[in-house]
Amino acid sequence: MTKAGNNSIDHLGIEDLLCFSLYSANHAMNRVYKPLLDKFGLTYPQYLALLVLWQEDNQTVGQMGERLFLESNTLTPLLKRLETNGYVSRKRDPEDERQVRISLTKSGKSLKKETGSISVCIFEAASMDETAITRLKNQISSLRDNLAQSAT
Amino acid sequence: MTKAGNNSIDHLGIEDLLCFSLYSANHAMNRVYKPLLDKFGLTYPQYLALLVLWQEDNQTVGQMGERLFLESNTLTPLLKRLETNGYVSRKRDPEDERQVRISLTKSGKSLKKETGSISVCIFEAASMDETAITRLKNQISSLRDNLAQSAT
DNA sequence: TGCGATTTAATCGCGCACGATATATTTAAG
DNA sequence: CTTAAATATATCGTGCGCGATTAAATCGCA
Repeated sequence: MTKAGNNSIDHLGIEDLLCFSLYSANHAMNRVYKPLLDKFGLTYPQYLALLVLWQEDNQTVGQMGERLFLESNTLTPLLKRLETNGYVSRKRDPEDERQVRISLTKSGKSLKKETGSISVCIFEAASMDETAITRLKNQISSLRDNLAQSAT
Repeated sequence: MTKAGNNSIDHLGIEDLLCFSLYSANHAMNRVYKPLLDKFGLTYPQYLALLVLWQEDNQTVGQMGERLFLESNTLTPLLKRLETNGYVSRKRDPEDERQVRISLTKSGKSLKKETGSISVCIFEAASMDETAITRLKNQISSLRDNLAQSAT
């Protein structure tokens, strides 16, 4: 029995669940990012999409979706908002008109440097040393891969 | 330099970010839960809310919010849906009419046993041994607490 | 060549998360 | 006792995330 003696194996409190730690930590992360991204008129998922484009420009919606684990029903509206805000352009690929290529505008590219300090803020907010962060990241990523595997 | 040699310290790929591991793992967890919860007409956040009530019945909206790290703007509509589905009742506390007490209905209570097998499915999907899960959960929870601390 | 199957995005509806705001109740100060 | 401040919940608008569906382009194969 744990602490108060009222948590048997099948009566786990929410604070004892891995899923809830993930859920709440992800929201906490979002709350740290929000004020930092507000300055640029970006949401957290929009920022992630830009990170993907800063790695490799001119990707298709599908390629971005693979990297972000998202599909067009989520990405299309998000990318349209980034387009409206002038950070990306969306063009049908002339080679294959089914695909839409997303490319960074000048303003989208310059955002990479302007947002550079954000990662430092997150690192400080995490209050963990770099090797611990890397280890934790790897464990969470492999948990994700296990979960995704099982959802096949 | 890492693998392809194009990831310097300030050009981290999205897969190298702790925040993205959290983001994507949380979504992966959601995707495992969804088919299991669909059987009961529950969403994942609704299930978390019920877990909190199964631990302690008859809580106020505020108390539930503290445990879930959510506020009334999120919880009120969610709890109304649980009420519509017959799992909880919502009543103003006669001692303090500002507060609303959420209590489990008979059907909400019986759901606890009916959903009991879900945690086993999640455990299997995670494909990690129990001590590793516990350690990971504790690390993620303390990361969450650090982040929440800094967002003060 | 023609035509069904596959692939790629887009669209729609619903529920969550949250900032901002509103409403109602209780508390506290004078 | 009255009224301002504090507290608790609810409401509203926006942007995700996703299941289900639709539309258009391409592919495969007879």
